Amino acid sequence: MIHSVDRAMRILAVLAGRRMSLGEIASRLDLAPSTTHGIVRTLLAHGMVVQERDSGHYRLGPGTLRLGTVYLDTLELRARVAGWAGELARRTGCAVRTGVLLLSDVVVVAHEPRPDGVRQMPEVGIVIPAHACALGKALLAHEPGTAPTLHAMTGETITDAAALEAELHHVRRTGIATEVEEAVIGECGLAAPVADATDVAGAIGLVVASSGWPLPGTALDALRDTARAVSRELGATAWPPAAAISGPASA
Amino acid sequence: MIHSVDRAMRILAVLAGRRMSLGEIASRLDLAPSTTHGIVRTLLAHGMVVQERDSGHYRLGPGTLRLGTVYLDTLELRARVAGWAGELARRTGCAVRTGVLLLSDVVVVAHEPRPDGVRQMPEVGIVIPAHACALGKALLAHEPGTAPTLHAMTGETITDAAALEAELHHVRRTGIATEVEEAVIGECGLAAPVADATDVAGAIGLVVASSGWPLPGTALDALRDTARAVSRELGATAWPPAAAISGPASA
DNA sequence: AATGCTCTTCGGCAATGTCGAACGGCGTGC
DNA sequence: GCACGCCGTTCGACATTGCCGAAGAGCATT
Repeated sequence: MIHSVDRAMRILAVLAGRRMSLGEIASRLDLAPSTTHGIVRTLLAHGMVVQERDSGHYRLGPGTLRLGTVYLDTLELRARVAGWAGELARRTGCAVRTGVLLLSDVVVVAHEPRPDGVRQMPEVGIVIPAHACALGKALLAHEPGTAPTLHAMTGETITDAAALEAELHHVRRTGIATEVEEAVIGECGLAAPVADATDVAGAIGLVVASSGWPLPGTALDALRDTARAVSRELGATAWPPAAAISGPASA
Repeated sequence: MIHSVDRAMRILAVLAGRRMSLGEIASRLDLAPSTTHGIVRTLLAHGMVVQERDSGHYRLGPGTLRLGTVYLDTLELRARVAGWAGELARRTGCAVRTGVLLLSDVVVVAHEPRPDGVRQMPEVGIVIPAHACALGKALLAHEPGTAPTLHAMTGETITDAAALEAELHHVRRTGIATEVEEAVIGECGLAAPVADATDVAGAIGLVVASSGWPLPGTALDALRDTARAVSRELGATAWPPAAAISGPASA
């Protein structure tokens, strides 16, 4: 692993938290200020960060937006889901989220709002700890995925590795993951993995307020059907996908 | 400038073009495959690129989406424009685009669709050569901005540096930039710079089909008013902003 | 069955990034 | 009004580190 590139990515990661002074970046990453300066200047030249003229502080730059947009626009999973999410939302009355795994988090790559017409925040691009949401569990169950410290987000968040593994085992058997106020109070969800020809491409899930939980069996069936349909479009031959590695493959 | 970080950014840039094999990335950047491999592996570890399991090819990864989303969500220009773009679109009947400069391109950071209700592609994140669009001219006129090879996109694209500079001079005097089928056939536009307390924060513009060109003076007035209003909200004291450097400051 | 193409690994050279200290500018508190 | 401390930035020397060329392994194709 190239040291300085790794550091550059870490710098972008901490800047994703908030704008910072050079010294703050350096101290947070245990680097010398001058070392940080060299890397930041390089990122600056590529538009990945910008510097505020008055304070001297650094922020993420428009270069990140360009890359992120290209990622979204070329993601086949997103394109395939687009043809199914609308009807799934209509049939279930829920918002439909599609996500992929990023290290130990889930990044939402598509979002179909609830069909009730109420104004909702677009959620594409938001990041949720994988162990605390249905999408994440559906993904972790079938992909290696690093699972480091299990941070608690609400009182319901699973923070015990063994308890999580038990849930993942259940997910592997049923193909469906659940979440009850584990990431956000008042929000519950259901998710299913989506496979492509060789891998787990992502996961698709339903989001519903706690008052609407548990969801009826018809919603679960609709979700499963959609996950299977999208997987087939992506070239998958089987669904649910086999666990990538290990996993007690017993019945 | 740190060499390997620079190379990493270049790799991301070429991957933004399309998915590629390792060797293709290497040859396009005149690097040894093993050198490229080391950098790509580091980017892989941070989720900035992903590798397709079957072909071995590399693509951009979800990490780019995370960064790009954070950039958008924390961009004050975007937040301020949101309060004005809707009315500007309503008053002019045009789509409203807001963009910032990225090296020699413009990145669209906000997009208010035409108010006619016709389904339109969301344009946030798209990239347009600065010399070929109104937004870009409004920005180049007031920011240093690198202006390398002036690629022709249509028959109308300005490819002569002197001609472009003459236009920029005009933009500096009037505060308004125009574009007539220079980036896309059938599309014209008008744009004005937006300033903040210390700098040029971006530009806001109207997009209209060639059949609707030229726009009436009322549209121009509405655009100018909006640019001035947003600039004031961002802390600017004067509008249009003074050219950052050089520029024949004659009357 | 062999060949071409991938991605990947390994080892040596020296180029290169890293660090510490010093500089200039700025706001702050005295 | 002055001095202090903090900020980003620059510079130079050391040695760490990334760079390259060649060899290895897997795979689809011929």
